[in-house]
Formats: sequence, structure tokens, C-alpha cells
Amino acid sequence: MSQLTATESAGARRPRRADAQRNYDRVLEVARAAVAEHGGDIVLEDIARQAGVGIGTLYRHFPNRQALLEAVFLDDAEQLRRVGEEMCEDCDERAPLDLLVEWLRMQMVFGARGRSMGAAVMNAKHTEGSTIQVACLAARDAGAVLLQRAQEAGQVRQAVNISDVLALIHGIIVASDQAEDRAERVERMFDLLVAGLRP
Amino acid sequence: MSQLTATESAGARRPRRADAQRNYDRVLEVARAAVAEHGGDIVLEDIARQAGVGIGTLYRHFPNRQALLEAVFLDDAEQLRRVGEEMCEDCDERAPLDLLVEWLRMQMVFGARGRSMGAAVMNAKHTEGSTIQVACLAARDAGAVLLQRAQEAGQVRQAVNISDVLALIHGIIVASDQAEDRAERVERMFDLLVAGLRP
DNA sequence: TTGCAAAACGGAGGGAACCTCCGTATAGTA
DNA sequence: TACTATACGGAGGTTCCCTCCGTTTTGCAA
Repeated sequence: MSQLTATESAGARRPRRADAQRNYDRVLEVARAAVAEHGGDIVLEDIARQAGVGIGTLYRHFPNRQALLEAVFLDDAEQLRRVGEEMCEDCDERAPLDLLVEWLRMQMVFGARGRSMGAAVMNAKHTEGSTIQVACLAARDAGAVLLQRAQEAGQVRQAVNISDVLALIHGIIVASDQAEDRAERVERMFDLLVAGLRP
Repeated sequence: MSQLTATESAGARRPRRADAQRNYDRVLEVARAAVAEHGGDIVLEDIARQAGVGIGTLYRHFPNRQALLEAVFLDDAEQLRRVGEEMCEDCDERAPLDLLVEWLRMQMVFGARGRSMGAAVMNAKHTEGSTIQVACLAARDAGAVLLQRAQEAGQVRQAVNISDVLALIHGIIVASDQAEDRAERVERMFDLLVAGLRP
């Protein structure tokens, strides 16, 4: 949850006051639930009300809609990195391609949860030095290692590039967002992607 | 332009009045230009003003934002279908896979033009019987024939399915929308997709 | 414990955009 | 030319985003 304490970015600032931290956490928690249900189409005033704080408080902690969505997103990116790194250590026991595919599948599940948060997040992802870009790059790097292992094992073409694969995954999510046969469609597109990896 | 006259859907209604048709066309034209520049983030009041009509007039012709975007979209879908059908007739002279790839590339160029119109259009695409679905299906069918030719020539795996390929193309567009190295990135993802087609 | 300054709270309200409603204007027919 | 169905247009209701600022609270220091 409150992975961001006030001591961000090098500044030796005084830590957040207790009430502030409490409200920050509460807002973030409500927002997380709301995003899981409605995607990016959340109404900030509703979030504030449900969290039991004023709209002004919400905006102090999250200067705009984007910032709130990003905060919700960050946690997940962090988790993805962690799992990716753990998988790297299993490379001796399981086929690297299998691990890679499993990790990519996680990317999809996780991305699908955020659904229409997509547009907002996509922006930040490409903003140089943004917290969210840093988190995504960290997750990506974990994936890059998995990919490399699979390539060394001769299970994936050398030309394949992790960031393209991830972008394509994101594309699959967005492209199938509204489809009525969502699950199967995602599965087929994913298969198509995996097929494209092989030598 | 005014591909939709008032005589829609079987109804034997009186044709649109001349001034109405004029305004319809003018709004659509302005909207088309605006979409090309700003994607889906157009302000309807601006469109109305630039077209020299009142906001009420705009809303009479296009009951909501979505309807206007869809109208802009339709034309393009229609063109895509036409080109696809023309290509089918060239299958004897050129390799089917080449034609397919060229057509898919058109899909991308054309989709990229509409950019963030994406979300709005995606909705309609999956609404049973919507004009836009019909247009997309017609375009898709043209592509399906191209795909089939390529499969018959043994240049594409049998398991590949046109609508998945198109969805993936759409995904590529969306996924690379904000990237700074957009062009190359699209190109690489597209290559990845094409590689996935081959047997 | 008490006083106090920095920090945080919260909601009124400005502004942007969407869309509706209805009185007024006009095209096209008899 | 007169009349009616059709179309026009913009005022204003609604929703949501975000800012501003007077009030309240916290936590440190005496």
C-alpha cells in the first residue's frame, strides 16, 4: 500500500504527518478498488467521499487524476518486477521459454485488471524519468533477463526484443478490451505472439 | 463524404432537407480534419463553431460524441474494404502473402490516423449490428479472402485467423501510440506479427 | 503540559465540456 | 403565395475536474 512515504526523490523532507499518511493510504485503497471495478473511469469526488476525506485532501496527495491512477498502477508494476526476478533463479529447473511465457501471461492478467487505465498510464510510461517509467523499466528488465535465458537456450529468435513483446502484450489487452469473447480472443492472440517468438 | 443520406435503414422517409444535408456534410468535414489532428479528443462545441452551425444542429445530426466519431471512421473502413477486394484480383500476379502484408500495413496506417479515436470506435465495433461493425466486418471479410489465399499458397499457418490478426494490429497501434520512437517500434512489432503468421 | 507554527483538512466555487429543450426560421409543396 | 414539416441555434442544466483559502490538527520545543 503506502509504498511512497513523503521522503521521495532524495529530499530530506520531514516525514508526512500521521493524519496525512492515514488519508493517503485510505484514498489509495479506495481508488484501487474503484479502478478494479471501473477501469480508468473513476470519479474523483466519489473516491474522496468513500475514503471519508474532502476533495481538497485527495488533490493535495494526488495533484490530478493521472497521479492517482499512476499511484494505483505502481504497486502492480513493482510486483511484476519481483516475480520476474524470482523466476530468473528457477531457470535451471524449468525451461526458460516456459518461464518467460508464464511471466508474459502475468503481464496480461495484470494489465487487463487495469483495463482502461491504459491511456493514462501509457502517457506516463513514456515520460522520461517518471516514477512510473522507472517502475516499468525495472519490470521490463526482469523480463529481459528471462527472454535472454530463453534465447541462450535457443528457444526464442535472437531478433526478438523484450520491449516490443511487452508493447504487443499491452496491445492485446487494449485490442480485446470490449470483445464479447474476450478470454478466448486474448488466448489466441497470445498464442500468435508466442508463435512469433520461436526460431 | 456524405455517404449517409437520410434514407437509412429501410425507412422510406423523406430525404433530408437541402440545408440539413449541407450542414451535415460541413460538420463531418470539420470533424474529420479535427480527428486527424487531435485524435478522439475533439471538443464538439469547437467543431460546431468551425463548421458555422449551432451546437444544437451538430447534436441533431450526431446524437453524441460517439456518433460523430463513428461517422468519421466509416468512410475509412469502406475504403479499406474496397482496396482489399481489389487486391484479391491481383492474387494471380503477386504473392498472396505480400498482398496480405501490404493490406495489413494499410490497416495500420489508417488506424494510426484515427489514433485515440480508438477507444470510442472499439466499443461500436463490438456492438451487434452497428453500422460501424458492419463496415468493419466488410473490411475484415476482404482481408479474410487475402489471408485464405496466402494459406492456400502455403505461406501462412492454417491456424491463423483474420480477426485475431486485425485485433493485434489494432493493439500495435494503441500500444505504440505515445512512444517517442513510434515509427520504428511499430515496424518491429509488425515484423513480429508477420513472423508469427509463417508456417 | 502548554503554546505555537507548520502541515493538513475540506468544501465552496470557477471553469470546461457534454447534451437537452424549445422558441424561431426556413425549405419545399400544394 | 401560404402553410407545414423540418431544421436551426444557443441558453442553460448537469457533471466532473481542479483551485483556493479560511479553519483545524498535529507534533515539536520550552
